Amino acid sequence: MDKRQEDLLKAIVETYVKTVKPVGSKSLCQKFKLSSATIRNEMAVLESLGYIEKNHISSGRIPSESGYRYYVEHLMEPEKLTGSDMLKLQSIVKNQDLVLSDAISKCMEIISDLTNYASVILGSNAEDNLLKQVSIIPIDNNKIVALVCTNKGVVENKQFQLEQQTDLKELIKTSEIINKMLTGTPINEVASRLEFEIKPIIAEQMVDYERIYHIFYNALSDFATQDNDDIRVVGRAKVLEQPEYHDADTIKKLAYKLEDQKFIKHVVKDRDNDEVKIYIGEDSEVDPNTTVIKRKYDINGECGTVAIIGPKRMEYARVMGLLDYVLNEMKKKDEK
Amino acid sequence: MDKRQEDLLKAIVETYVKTVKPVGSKSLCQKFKLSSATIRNEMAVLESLGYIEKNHISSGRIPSESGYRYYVEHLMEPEKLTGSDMLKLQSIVKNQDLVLSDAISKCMEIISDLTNYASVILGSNAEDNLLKQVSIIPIDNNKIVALVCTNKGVVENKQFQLEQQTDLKELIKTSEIINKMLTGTPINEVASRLEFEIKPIIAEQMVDYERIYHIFYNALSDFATQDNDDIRVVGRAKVLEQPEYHDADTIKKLAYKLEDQKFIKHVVKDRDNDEVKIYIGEDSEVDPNTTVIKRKYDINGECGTVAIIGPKRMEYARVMGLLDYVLNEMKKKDEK
DNA sequence: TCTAGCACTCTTCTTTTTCAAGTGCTAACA
DNA sequence: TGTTAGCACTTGAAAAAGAAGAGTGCTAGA
Repeated sequence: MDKRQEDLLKAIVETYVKTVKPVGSKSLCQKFKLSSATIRNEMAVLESLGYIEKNHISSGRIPSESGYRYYVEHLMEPEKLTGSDMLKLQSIVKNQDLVLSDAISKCMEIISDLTNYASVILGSNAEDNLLKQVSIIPIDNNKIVALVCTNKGVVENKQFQLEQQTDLKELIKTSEIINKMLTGTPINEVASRLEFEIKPIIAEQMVDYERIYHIFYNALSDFATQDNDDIRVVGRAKVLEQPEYHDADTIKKLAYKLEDQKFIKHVVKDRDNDEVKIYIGEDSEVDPNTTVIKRKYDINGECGTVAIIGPKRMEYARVMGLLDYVLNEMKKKDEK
Repeated sequence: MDKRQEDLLKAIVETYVKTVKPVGSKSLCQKFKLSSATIRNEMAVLESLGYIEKNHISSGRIPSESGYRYYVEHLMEPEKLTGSDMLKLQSIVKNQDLVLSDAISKCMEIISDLTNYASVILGSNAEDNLLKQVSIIPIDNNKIVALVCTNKGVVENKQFQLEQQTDLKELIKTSEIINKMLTGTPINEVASRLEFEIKPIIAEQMVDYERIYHIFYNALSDFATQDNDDIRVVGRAKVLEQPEYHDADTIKKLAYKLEDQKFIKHVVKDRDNDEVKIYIGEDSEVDPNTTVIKRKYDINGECGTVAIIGPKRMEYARVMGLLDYVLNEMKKKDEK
C-alpha cells in the first residue's frame, strides 16, 4: 500500500464511522482531487488486499475487519479531547474526596454518556486481595452481619440468622482469632487456612464450634470463589441505539449478552493479559458488528480493567483519547 | 354482564395470553358449544362495554386495558404452582442459611427465570433504618474504609483518601463517640445530629476536626440522601423477548427504561402505598404494552417491595400465585 | 334466542415495477 | 503510465399491485 492508498483507507474508515453509509467513489472526489474512476481503481486495490468490502456489487465500500485493524494500528491518530469532553471529566478528576477506584468508575460513566457506548468497570480481582479484617456486628438477638474487608478496601458483608444457642461471644472471639492469625492472607487461600488452622483451635475452646465455623466459612469462601470482582456495566441501553443494531433480533441478543456479567467478564478480562487490546468485530465475541476496547491499569498498586463496548464502527481515536486522558490524570493525581 | 359474557371475556383473555394472536369467534365455538355467530354477538356486547377491542375491522378481538382490569379483579383465579415451579423455589426456601432479604431476592430471580418477565427487588428504604454502628478500618497509611451498618443489616462502605496529617486515632475516637451517641437514630436524621451534636464535641477535643467531620458527614449523608435503597432489576433482557415487543424501536425504549433505576424505583415504589397493585398498560408508565405487578411485604419488621414487569398480556394468575407462594413461605419460615 | 350464509373489509404475503446509486470496463487523453 | 469520461450492468430498496385468508356484521330463517 502506498501513501495514497493509506489515505484512502483512512478516509473511508472515517467517513463510514461518521455516516454509517457505504462510501462511494464519488463522495471522495473532492477530498482527493481525483476523478471517481481513479478512486474506484484504488478502491479495487484496497478490496483485493481485503481492507474494504462491499455489501452488493453496486454498493459503496465499507471497511472490513482487517481494514479497521489496519486503521487502528497504523492510521489512527490519537485524538485530543474537545473542551467540553474535558470539562465534564475534570469535575471528577478534580474531586479530591474520591478514592481512585470510584473516580475511575465515575469517569467511565461519563465516557459512556459522551460516546453512547457501554462502559465496563472491573475492579481488581479478588485473588490479588489480602484479608484485612473480619468483624461481626450483632443486629438483633438472632441476626448478625459478618463483614470482610480486604487490603484494597473491598468490603463484603453477609447476614446470618443465628440459632438461639449460638453464642455471640464465641463468634466475636473467633473473629479476633481470625484477625490475629489470618490478616494478610490472600483472599482465596483464606478458606483453607480457616479449615486447617482456625477450626482446630475453636474446636478446642468452643461448644458450638461447628456452627461458628460454618458462618465464617460461608462469609469468607463466598467472597473468594464466586467470581466476585465487582464488575459494572453502564450505558447498556445506549449501545443498542447505535444504528448498526437496527434489527430487533440483533438488539435482543445484544441486550442479553450485555446483561450477562459472566460473559462480559470473560470478554473483557479473561482472554489475554495485554494492557491495551482492541477486539474488532468477530474477535469481540459479542457480536460481529461490535468492538471492545479494553485497558488494564495499575496505578500504584491499585489495579483493574476498564473497557468500552461499542459498534465496530467506533470512534476509535476519540475513545482512545478519552481513556488515555482519564488514566493519565489519575496517575498524575496519585503522584501528588 | 351476565355469566356467559364473563366466561367469554375470561376465555378471550386467557387465550390471548397464550397465543398472542387476536381471538376470533370461531376458535371459541367448541369451548362454548355455540355457533360463531352467537359468540360474535356476545363479543359485540363486550366490545361496546369497552372490555375488548379489535385492531382492524376484520381481525379477532384482544382484551382492552379495562378488559384486563376486569379480568384481574373479578375473573382470575389464583393459580396453584406447578410441581417444577415449586421445586425450584423450594431450593431457596429451604435454605436455612439465607437471611430473609437474600432469600426473597433469590426467589425473585427464579421467578424471573420461570416466567421470562423482569423482577424488581427493592430493599427496605433507608428512612426506616436506624444507625447501628460505624467503623473505621485503616487500609494503609493514607487510606481508610468507613463502614456504616444499620439495624436492618444494610451495610454501606466508602473509602477515603487521608491527607498526611489526619490522625487515625482521632478518627476512631470519633467513630466511638458516634456509636455511643447516635446508635438508634433514624438514618436520615444522622447527618444533622452529626453536625449539631458531634461536631461541637470533636471541635473541642481535636485539632483536625473539620476534616474528620467531613469524612463522617460524607459517609453518612451519602447513605441517607442519595436514593440509596438497594434496588435490583433482574431479567431485563428476558422481557425484551416477549413477542409484543417486536419492533426495534420499542425494544430500545424499553431497554432504556429498564436500565434507569430511578425510573424503575418511581414505577414500583413511589406512586402509591398499596400492598398489592397491578398497573396495566398505560398505567404502568413503562410502555403501553406492559404491566407491573407490585407487592409490598413486611415480615416481622423486615420490609421491602418486589415487583414483576412483563407484557400486558401477562400470566396474571401464575405470577400472583408465585408471589403468594414465596411471601407465604417466607412468613412461615420466619415464624419458626 | 340461536344459527347459517354471504358480502365486505382489511391485513399479510408475494410478486412486479421502478428508481437510483455505484460499480467495472473500455477507450481516449495528458 | 497514470488519469479521466462515458456507458452498460448489477443490485437493493422502495413503491405499487395483486392474491389469499381470516374474521366481521348483518339478514333471514329455525
